[in-house]
Amino acid sequence: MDTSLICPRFENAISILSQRWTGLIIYQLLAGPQRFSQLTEAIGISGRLLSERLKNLEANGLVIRSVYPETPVRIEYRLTEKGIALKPVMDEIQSWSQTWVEPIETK
Amino acid sequence: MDTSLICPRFENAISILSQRWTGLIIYQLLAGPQRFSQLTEAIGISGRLLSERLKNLEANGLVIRSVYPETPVRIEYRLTEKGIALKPVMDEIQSWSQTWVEPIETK
DNA sequence: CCATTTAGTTACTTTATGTAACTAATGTTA
DNA sequence: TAACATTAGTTACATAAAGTAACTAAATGG
Repeated sequence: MDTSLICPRFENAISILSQRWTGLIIYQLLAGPQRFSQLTEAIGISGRLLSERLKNLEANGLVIRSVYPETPVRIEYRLTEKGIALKPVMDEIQSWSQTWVEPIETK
Repeated sequence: MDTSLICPRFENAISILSQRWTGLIIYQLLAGPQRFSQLTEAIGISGRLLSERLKNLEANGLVIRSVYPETPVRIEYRLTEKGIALKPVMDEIQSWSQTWVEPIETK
């Protein structure tokens, strides 16, 4: 159905942010540029999905991928201006979570 | 994997908000209490998923379900204080989307 | 007692995600 | 120079979530 009455820009924004993992990836990159393996470890995502999400974020202009031909190769992901502009969103989620949310349970 | 280095409360918050549709449902309910069919039409979600999401939001203390035995029955969903507290998050997403996002394409 | 209205549920298909093993590129070491 | 190490992925396959459409339940009106 596409009879939505909700603002199309907002809807588009939500469709990016409500994809699994993208919130955490952006949050993590707000701390500074990071390489693939760092992201994998920090947020606990598989290589397959991280790769897919980063490509998607790049395509959406939120993330830039840079290759440094060192040994071994270093590939760094960092936020664009558009990506950094999501900091207030993340800050508000952070703030809400401190007031209202219990820590996730680790069984 | 659960070796995440990210704040557990934040992670829990993201796990609620990054679920498909929940953002739109909360956004929509911020405009005021609404019945099932209104939500369906406003955000373009199927009954099956709306039902599932509303149960989940209720279980997470974000939404309250009230039954009014009129004819035909009216069932109203509204945000709790915890749910209303997400307004600043939605406002920031809204604001970001106005600056950085194109309207979603309707093919 | 048949029709209407709202609020769902059920059964089934399609898409997304999780998992683990594998590959590519590059340089280092025996 | 052949085997090894390291990073950054990709592939193939299993499982879980989401989409779709038809169906059910409860309550009243005709």
